[in-house]
Amino acid sequence: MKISSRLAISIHTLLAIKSFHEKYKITSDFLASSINVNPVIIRRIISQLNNAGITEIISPKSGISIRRPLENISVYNLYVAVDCIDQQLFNFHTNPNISCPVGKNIHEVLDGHFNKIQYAFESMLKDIKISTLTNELNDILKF
Amino acid sequence: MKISSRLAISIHTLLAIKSFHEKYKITSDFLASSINVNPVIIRRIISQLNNAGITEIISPKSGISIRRPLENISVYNLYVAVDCIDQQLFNFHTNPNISCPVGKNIHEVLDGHFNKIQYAFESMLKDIKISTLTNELNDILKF
DNA sequence: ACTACTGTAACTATTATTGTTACAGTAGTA
DNA sequence: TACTACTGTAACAATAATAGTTACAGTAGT
Repeated sequence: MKISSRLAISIHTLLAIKSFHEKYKITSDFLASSINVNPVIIRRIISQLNNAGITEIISPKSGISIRRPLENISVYNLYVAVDCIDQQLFNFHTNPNISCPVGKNIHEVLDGHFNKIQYAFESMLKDIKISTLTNELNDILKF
Repeated sequence: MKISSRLAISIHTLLAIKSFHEKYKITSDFLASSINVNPVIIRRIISQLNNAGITEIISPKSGISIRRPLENISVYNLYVAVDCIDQQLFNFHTNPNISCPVGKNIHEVLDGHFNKIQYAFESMLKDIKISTLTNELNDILKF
């Protein structure tokens, strides 16, 4: 089980747009060369970010731009936008035997714990803003 | 992305063993009927739990038993035993372009955040002991 | 020898991920 | 208007993980 690289790629994408948008026109080919994946992968992710209102393309000639202030975009927003999750983080066997006392109550025992962990996990993703990441990147680049 | 149902099944397995080991002989068929999956699925999971020293089978006739006190078995132990994880929770594009300043430093920016979240996530799994879950199940069953 | 199991191989189906080529559509430009 | 440079997306392939099945050899006790 791994969280799709779409999450890391979408973060990389936003950092690259932020770093280069003044000097270069941001195209899927441009981003693909920094991230080193096929441009179609980038276009698919950008398409998902557009749908989520995170990025936009005004016109092919003007390139991809970020629509919201970076402090209003969290890693969780990207995680949702690029479809890393499917409702429940923890999978569950579908039909526990309800004529067995354990099977009948296993959901009641586990759901609370699983939901609590999922909530905490998602909260941690929410706590990371893209603006924080760009600041950290800039600090590294100063040396 | 979902965490394999092997985790929920292995928890269910331990709760069922704990609940029924005095009245019934615990076999893969017995467990399979409570969990409602094919007995081979159970045998594979039991095999992994045996390797992790969590359960054991003294002999086919005596059935499956739990080897450690339930307060010494955490959900994290099961999570590792049944192979829900592959080192890193977050996947990463393999070859960011190191001649690009963003590509060169993306790991330095993200790794700390990702590792911190993974550590916290695993800590939450460690905090749930099987003994807690059996107590909660027993509380439900009292009604 | 028989019985009741386990352990595991071999196979299938399904799904997700990652990647590729190809091409129609579109917004600006010459 | 034709051209250029892009996007958006379909179609396909490869790989891997999950979940499930049947089959059967091996083994511990009876």
